[in-house]
Amino acid sequence: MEKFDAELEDVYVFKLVRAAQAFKQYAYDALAKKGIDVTSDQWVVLKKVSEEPGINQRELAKAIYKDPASVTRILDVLIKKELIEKRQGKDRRIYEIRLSLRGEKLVEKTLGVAVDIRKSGLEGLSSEEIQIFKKALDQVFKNYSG
Amino acid sequence: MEKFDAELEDVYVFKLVRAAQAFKQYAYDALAKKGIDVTSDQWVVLKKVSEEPGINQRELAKAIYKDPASVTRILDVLIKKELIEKRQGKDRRIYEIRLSLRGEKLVEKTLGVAVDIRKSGLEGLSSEEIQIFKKALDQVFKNYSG
DNA sequence: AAACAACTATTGATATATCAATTATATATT
DNA sequence: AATATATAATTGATATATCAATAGTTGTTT
Repeated sequence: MEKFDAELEDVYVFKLVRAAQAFKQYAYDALAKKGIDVTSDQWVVLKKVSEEPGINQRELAKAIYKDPASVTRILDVLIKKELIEKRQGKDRRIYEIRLSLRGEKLVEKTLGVAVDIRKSGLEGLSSEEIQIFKKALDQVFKNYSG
Repeated sequence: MEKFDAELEDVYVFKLVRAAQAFKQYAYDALAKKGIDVTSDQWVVLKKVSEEPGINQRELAKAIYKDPASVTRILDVLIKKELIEKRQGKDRRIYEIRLSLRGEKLVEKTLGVAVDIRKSGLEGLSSEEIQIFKKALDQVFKNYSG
């Protein structure tokens, strides 16, 4: 028996989606302000590739929880920006993904900005609240991806 | 001076975006399973219009934190599905948005499912944690939309 | 009233997401 | 070896997001 409905504003999933969207926009603007022309989704790819140079697209997609089709298209953009390089491995179905020199420089430059962006988002929250926040995000993700 | 960087997996904004995405997918599938063919974004529009029949697109966009252009396109889809009706008001720049009969029935049918979907996402969290979670989502949103 | 300014909605361009279908290659089976 | 199956990546279709430009209306100002 369902007891209640709620106004949109009070619904946590609404808040969740809204916060995620606001973050993406804020991040894009903050990076642009530093002359860094990448979206947060492109950044996720760049960061993961810098953590695991030579990773292939399937693994990359899995690691960042994106569809392989999305990864293909994000890589297209990053290759056009000359931040990423694709090389065929022995298995010619597979591409090894690496940062270009330019990509490496950009990642270096961006790391600090990314830290600042994250910090800005948490202002006004205690470390206990932040702990619980992260835990809740993980739990919600788990509940919704099972 | 930035002290540290972190692996993607540990970054809360990554968790945030990932949870939001997982929710959208889960919601879509759960609704589809009940024979309800709307995305969570379409649902947000339908819900808001049911809360404020006759609302115009500008107000609607503001209320649900979407770009007016996005609202136009979501409405296009909902009109094609015959769930929404647009009527011109006296001011002929403005459209009054209303649910169709079919839209009203769908909203009725969907409300309960939506409650269940939200509940599923919170399993394993205490009400204190949920309170803090909501507060954190609001704070992050505020920090990122200022 | 005419010219200009302000406002609502739409459209086009680009980025991303999902799903289904396709291509190319590799592996397994007979 | 030839055929069938599996895997990696791409592509096309549709939905949504942002931004910029435009179209249609209304309001203002002279």
